Amino acid sequence: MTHSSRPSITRLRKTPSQARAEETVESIIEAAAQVLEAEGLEGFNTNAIARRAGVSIGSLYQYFPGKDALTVALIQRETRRFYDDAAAALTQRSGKAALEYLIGASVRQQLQRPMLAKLLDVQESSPALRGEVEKVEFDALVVAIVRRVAPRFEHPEVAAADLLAIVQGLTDAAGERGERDLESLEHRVRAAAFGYLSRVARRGKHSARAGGM
Amino acid sequence: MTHSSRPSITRLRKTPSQARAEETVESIIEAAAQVLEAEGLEGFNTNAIARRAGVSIGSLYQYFPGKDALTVALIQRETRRFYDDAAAALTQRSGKAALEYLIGASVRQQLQRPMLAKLLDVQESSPALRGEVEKVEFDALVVAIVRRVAPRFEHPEVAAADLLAIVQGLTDAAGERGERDLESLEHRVRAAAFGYLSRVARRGKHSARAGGM
Amino acid sequence: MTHSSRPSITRLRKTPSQARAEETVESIIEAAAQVLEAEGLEGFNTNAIARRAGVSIGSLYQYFPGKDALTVALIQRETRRFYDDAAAALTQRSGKAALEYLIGASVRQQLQRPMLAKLLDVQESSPALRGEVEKVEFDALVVAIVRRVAPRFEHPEVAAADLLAIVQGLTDAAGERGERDLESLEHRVRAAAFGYLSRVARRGKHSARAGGM
Amino acid sequence: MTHSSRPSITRLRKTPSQARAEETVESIIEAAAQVLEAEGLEGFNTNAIARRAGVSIGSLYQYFPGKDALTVALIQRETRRFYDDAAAALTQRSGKAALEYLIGASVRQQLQRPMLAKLLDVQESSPALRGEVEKVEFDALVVAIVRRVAPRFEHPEVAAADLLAIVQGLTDAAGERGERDLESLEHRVRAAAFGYLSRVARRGKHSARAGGM
DNA sequence: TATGAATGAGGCTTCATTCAT
DNA sequence: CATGAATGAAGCCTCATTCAT
Repeated sequence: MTHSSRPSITRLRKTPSQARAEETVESIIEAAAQVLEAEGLEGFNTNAIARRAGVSIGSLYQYFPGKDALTVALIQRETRRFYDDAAAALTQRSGKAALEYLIGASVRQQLQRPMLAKLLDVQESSPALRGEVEKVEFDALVVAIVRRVAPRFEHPEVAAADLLAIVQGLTDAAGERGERDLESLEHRVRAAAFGYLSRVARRGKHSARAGGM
Repeated sequence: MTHSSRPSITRLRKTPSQARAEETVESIIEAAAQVLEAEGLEGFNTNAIARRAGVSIGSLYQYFPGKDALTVALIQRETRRFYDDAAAALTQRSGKAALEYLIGASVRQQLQRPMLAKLLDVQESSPALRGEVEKVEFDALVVAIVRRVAPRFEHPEVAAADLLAIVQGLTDAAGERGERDLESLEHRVRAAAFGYLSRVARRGKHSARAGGM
Repeated sequence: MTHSSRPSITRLRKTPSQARAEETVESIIEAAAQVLEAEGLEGFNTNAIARRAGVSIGSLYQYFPGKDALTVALIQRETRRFYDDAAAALTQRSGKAALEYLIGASVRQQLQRPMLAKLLDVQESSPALRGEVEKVEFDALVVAIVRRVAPRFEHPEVAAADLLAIVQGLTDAAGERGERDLESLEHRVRAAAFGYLSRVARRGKHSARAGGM
Repeated sequence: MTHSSRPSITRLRKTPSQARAEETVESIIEAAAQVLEAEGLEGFNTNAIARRAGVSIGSLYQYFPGKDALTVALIQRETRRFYDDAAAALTQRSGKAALEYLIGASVRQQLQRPMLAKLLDVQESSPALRGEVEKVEFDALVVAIVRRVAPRFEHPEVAAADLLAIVQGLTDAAGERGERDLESLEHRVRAAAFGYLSRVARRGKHSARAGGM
């Protein structure tokens, strides 16, 4: 289940063997996040990132073979943070509670880091980055949750993808508008998610579902 | 709530007073659309657009004060096309039918023009473009529909924004995955939209709604 | 017998359609030659070349897709100049006179433009440039001369390559030493060239020659 | 004619006083040779050399004050190897045999180590390296050989330089073409060398020679 | 007005070299 | 002494924009 070791844009150029190096790598990724947040995609360039990280541009390129690699590393970090939070969903008693937990994690994440969505979009439009980001684990999590809330869905991956899109669409837009009321937002996201699940089954062949819910 | 008439990046440099000029403007915008579709954001640059439009880069700058203006013009055109299609929703008998119509228009639009979403994202991240795009009319349409489907909502603008986010989130993700089955997609979007509306009311002060549905 | 139209590093990016453009291209190549002569390979960079040409770096890249293309263009120009001079060798009455003419051209060329040799070496060591330069015509010229001086050689291409190597080796080294006495140099080069031709035949299968000279 | 003892780029930073240090120096030079052979001039950089030598970049700079010094050291080593082989020429009975031996050594060297030629060219074009390489000994060898083959030459240094140029020009070109037939190549080089010597005398003041051969 | 040549700020990246550990 | 992380000058190239013709 390990990944193939094909040469990847993503890989670090050198594995940091000293503590200092690891800190540098971390500080660069963090700086990238901050630059993105503060300056937007317009200001997301390697010089600005190095400057904010307090390292030279040379150091940045010691660890990342290129800008894309850094972008991917940032996406990975954010995705992993989200995943690490969201994975606790599976410890919930019921499927419903699991999905609610996932939604809560999503909302928290989005309102803290509204930048991830934009990054992901850019990533998708850059041919070089396609397929570099590992979504597998994450998708699997959502599918697992779907299976618990709605065990008889024929295509849980479709429902999982839809749920993700609903949750992210709503939270992104809310973040965009500067909405800060977590409770209200979470309530509305739940409405959409559970509403989707309870209704998507009502039709025949096109439905994501095979049986009752 | 009308816009001030401050000098805007968006405005065309000259009002095309002759038919030929208007054609040129149109051809440039169309070329921009084609370049975006064919080359992605990577290839979306003024020289490429001028080349594809069959005009000189100089002419492009005769009609648009800058790249941002052209970008905005393209967004406006696409938004208007969508609006012109979606506006027919209001001619439907029932509110339900109106919302269904809107969803249908959204799905059609998205699967035909998957580029709009990306453009809108860039636009949001570019400070220069913020607020240049007229969404007012469009938002008003969705609010009007919401009022018809769920007349007693306290904050129909919130529900309208949410519905838009749900619909676009789902269709964008579907487009991204290359999904082509309109019927299935539409069914699932309806599930999410109507599910949202029917459930969002169930709570007190945080809800977007004041009364029953 | 035309060359395939595969995308080549060599091609100009745009065919200059205005007189000014053509001048610019010419001035850039000439500047490249001057920079190489004055600063050596160390100083042979695009910024220096643009500066000396009196154009912006942007203009350089309007016409040359990259540094390699410019390098190749320079090599082509120098090769062509040499060729245009050397081609008159074929108008000489005898084969001997033809070879002498070729040697004279070589010596003149080398002492005027000692840079070509260096460039050719760079070209050979840069994988990107391999095969971009057309030597065909030139090689054909030398082979034709060899056929006239020594009609019975079995492998005139080998002899041609050897003669070229001898002539260039001697003139390069002389240029390197700063030798300026054309007459003496030419005499010695003739000695080597004709000495080679008259002696190379003396052995069996390994010789470049089949019969008497 | 002796060299001044000005501080030289070339000198090692520290005289390796211990066996281990000497080994390190040797391994770095060997690594430089391998990198040059394997990656060409493009890949000939200090970090790559240190990596291949299995030492840190810091150590490399402990032993060499800079890249140029390392380059020169490599050239010296190769030159010395050649010299050690070629010096046996002087043990030959006749001058003819001596020159033949020299040619044989040249051909062997070139076909085994085609990289030296390229390095020498770079060295010549880099002002920093000019004059750093000791050729004296080597030149003296060739002059000595010339004196034995053609004792009455007025300017044996010129003839020596020419012979070197002929031999290297031919072998370099052959190496470039990938020629592997030593015997044939050697035959042709002899033809050029002896042809040169026998013919260069035939003129008056410009000749490299004063009397008969 | 149309053209397209020209501009140059600014982004990405490399690599020789230094220096703290 | 060895290490390798860090540095930054310098090179390559792009693309939004201007301006002479």
